[in-house]
Amino acid sequence: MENDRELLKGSTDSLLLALLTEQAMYGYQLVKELERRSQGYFQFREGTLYPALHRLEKDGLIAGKWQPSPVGKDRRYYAITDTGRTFLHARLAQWTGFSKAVSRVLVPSGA
Amino acid sequence: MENDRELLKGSTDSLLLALLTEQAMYGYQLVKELERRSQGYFQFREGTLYPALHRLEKDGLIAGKWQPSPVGKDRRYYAITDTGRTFLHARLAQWTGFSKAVSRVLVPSGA
DNA sequence: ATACCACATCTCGCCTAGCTAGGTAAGTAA
DNA sequence: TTACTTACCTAGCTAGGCGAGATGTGGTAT
Repeated sequence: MENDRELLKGSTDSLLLALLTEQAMYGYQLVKELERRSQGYFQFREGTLYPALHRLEKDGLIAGKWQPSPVGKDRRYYAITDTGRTFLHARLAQWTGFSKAVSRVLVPSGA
Repeated sequence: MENDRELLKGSTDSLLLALLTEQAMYGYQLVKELERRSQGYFQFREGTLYPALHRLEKDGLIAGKWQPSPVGKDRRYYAITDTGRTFLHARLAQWTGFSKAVSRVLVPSGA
């Protein structure tokens, strides 16, 4: 996750939506959870995360709601929508297809 | 390979370099070979391919050489350099790490 | 009070890189 | 001539990650 800037493009949405299928979360939480699940690999920057969330909300894939926090600033919790779930399923299939195609070229074991 | 525009970012170089480890090839040939190996998945556009090759050459990862063609316009054959091989190895490791991290989040089977 | 840190969100501007849509040009075939 | 395949090139558009900075709350330490 140092130089994967370009690799990450196209997967950000899927990663965020995947986490939100289980429960609504707020931005900061998503970053921490993403880091935990990927065993430290993903460490999203604010400049990546928030614009992405705004994009997803604008496109109707997630819905945000402000909630007070007991420990700091108000949080904006995002929940995935039905459209978001459909979108995610398509993306997962796309990711599978893509990574298989890459593997076929990079590791031509079946040659 | 319709909407994978963003997914492709970060993998283009690896795909091209991987093909060139076996033999020198020219642009048009790389496109066809990539399509064949990925079983039709990758169909690089000229606007993706040529700028990528020029980038790789400028960075010293590949070296180009004009050769006459028996059937059409002259071809520019590219060979991978030692720097290119080293770079590719690093990229392959990066790709493996990245795709595993994505899988861990998208398919949390070991949860 | 002042300083500092963790939490929490936002945005401007930069940069990379894929693609559209055009162009050039050689050879072959109808 | 027209048209298709091979073969290369590029300007301009666009998407999206990220650095850096701003804003604000609340707790703890000095």
